[in-house]
Amino acid sequence: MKVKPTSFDIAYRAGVSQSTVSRALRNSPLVNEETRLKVQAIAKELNYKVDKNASNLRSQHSATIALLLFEDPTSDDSLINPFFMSMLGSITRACSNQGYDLLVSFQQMKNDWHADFEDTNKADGIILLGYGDFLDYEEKLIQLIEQDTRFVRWGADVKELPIISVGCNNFHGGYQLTEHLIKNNYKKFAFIGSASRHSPEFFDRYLGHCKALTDNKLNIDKVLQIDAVSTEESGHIAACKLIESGHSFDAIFGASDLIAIGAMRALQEHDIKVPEDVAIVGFDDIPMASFTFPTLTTARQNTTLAGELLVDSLLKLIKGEEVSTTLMPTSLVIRKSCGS
Amino acid sequence: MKVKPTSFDIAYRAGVSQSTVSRALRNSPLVNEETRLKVQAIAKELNYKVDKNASNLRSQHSATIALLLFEDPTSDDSLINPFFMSMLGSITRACSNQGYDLLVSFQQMKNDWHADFEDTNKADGIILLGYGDFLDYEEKLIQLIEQDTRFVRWGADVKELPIISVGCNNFHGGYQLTEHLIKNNYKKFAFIGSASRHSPEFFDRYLGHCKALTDNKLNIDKVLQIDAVSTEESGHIAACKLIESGHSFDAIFGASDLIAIGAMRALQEHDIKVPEDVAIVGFDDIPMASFTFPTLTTARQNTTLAGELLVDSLLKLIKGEEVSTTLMPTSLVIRKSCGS
DNA sequence: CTGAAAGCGCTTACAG
DNA sequence: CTGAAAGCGCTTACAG
Repeated sequence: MKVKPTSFDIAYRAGVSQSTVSRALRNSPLVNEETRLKVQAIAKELNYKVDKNASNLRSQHSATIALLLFEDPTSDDSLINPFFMSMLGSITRACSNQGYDLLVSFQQMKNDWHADFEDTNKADGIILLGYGDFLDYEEKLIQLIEQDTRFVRWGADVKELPIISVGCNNFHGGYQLTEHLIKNNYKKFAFIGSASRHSPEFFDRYLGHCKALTDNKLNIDKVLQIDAVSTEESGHIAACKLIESGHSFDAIFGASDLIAIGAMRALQEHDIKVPEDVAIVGFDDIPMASFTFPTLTTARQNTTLAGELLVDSLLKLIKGEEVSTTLMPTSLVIRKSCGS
Repeated sequence: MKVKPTSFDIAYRAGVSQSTVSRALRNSPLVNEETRLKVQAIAKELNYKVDKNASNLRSQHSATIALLLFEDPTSDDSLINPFFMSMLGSITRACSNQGYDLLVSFQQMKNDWHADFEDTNKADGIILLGYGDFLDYEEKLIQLIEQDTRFVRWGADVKELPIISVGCNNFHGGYQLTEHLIKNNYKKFAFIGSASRHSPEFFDRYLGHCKALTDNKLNIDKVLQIDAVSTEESGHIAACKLIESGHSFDAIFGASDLIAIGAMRALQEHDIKVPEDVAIVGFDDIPMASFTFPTLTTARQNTTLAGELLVDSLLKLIKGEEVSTTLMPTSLVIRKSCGS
């Protein structure tokens, strides 16, 4: 390893002071054009890079954002919900566009989070992303608020707490999908996914679903709502339970694509044809949804926009600007699993 | 925002010097048990956290690793190869297990990389992950070597350059898959994927594929090898070209799962039945491979192990220990797309 | 427009 | 085992 040059080395070669080097490299208007060019040329020649630890320490900000992705304790090591992977991609790009670096950390919902990125000055703020039981999650949110941590999160609005959220209009998405199924003449709907405060996003989708039913004078049958978390396995188990219960239904609303895909597998194992016997829809539009057989009708959440909004909101928060919770629209993606 | 306490605040309250606080918090054996406990209790009470910028600056290492994920210019914003997403997950976990933070950056292959994480002391070393044309990639690798950057990469061994790689035995994987197809009585093989130095991993798979053919006294038909990059779209285009060429074949080896999935779609669009008319296999075992219809036979690369090996190798490199390139085995995952 | 100087909050020889 | 002091490499008032 060669020894790295410092700003003093550049100053010496350029025949100016170290202060001037520092200014020149940050394109300060205080510095003479000619001087600036000379300094920058020498810096480039020596492959000099500003030491971030020193500059961060001095200026007291890190130009870094931390992303905490928390996972449900039920998930194994192998597979993170593809929807969150897609979010991760868009957040990474959004950060980079804003000149921020991104620290990524995966955490188990059940453990204590080591969310000390901001406390240790490694990051200027935190983005929270993940899934799992909301009631567990809520406790951690309260801790973060008490510590005055600057953060934004993906998810449904939490009205009781002063938290900036970015989320989708889950209610409307649930409404749209159900309406589409009703138009295609399906009448007896099952809903697979938790419909309670344990999972506010799923709950909103369920409420939208129910509203579409009542608006169309269809019954809401409580026995056809089965709890499930957002995994293929959980959807599969719930659908098996539903089928074996003997209650009749001609459509399944999976609260997420993963749940819908698991439910689809259960139907096929029981020789129930999709969509001829039973239609099925999901939510998220993960990449897999295009590859199932039949392909899955779903509500798309725009992850690119979501990533940008999360990063923008956090940066505003950091700068002390006014920010508010935002709700994004979902869009209906019609494929083959619902007979149209 | 409350003002963050410093080590001097802790020292004052504990009635010791600031040096002692610093030692106590890092569990230095130099410090008295009782003193240490007192200091740690006070630190906890004040929610004091060591400022990483200051400690990194002073000790000249950052306990941070940077992950550069470079993408092929052909890919759009929406979808990163799921295989690399899975690697990202396992690397994140492996870093965290070793007490390192992870900076993540996505970069376009065609652009200049801003791979200055190490130069700016933000990271102690870099992990390279990605796909794209190897000949473009190679140039960047040479730059990194010239700058004395410490890095390891995922991929096939580069014999000409002093680079630590972690990769799979692509040759053997290609051999296994082909052998399996041959046992199932398929005889005329197409291979979709680049088979040249532009893509060394695919090339190794192709060579393994060819070896299995010659070992079983089957012909290698050059017109049945069609170039493709690792996307569903590229696999689809190549398979259409293959089908429309009129050459006969009864099995397709997709150089990656994404390619195989695209090829499968092309076959189905042409009313060619999988696996009755044409068998198909992929490579990687991405999550989607379990959900295609029919499900895809493939060679699994163990991403959990890969992530651990990458992180371990890089940490050894950073510590100046001896490291060498490693080759992991692949395992055959037999599903429904190849008639068995 | 430029420079000398202070100081960000730690770690680590050095001396005791 | 503990403390006083130097210094990591910058940024930024302050003075000119």
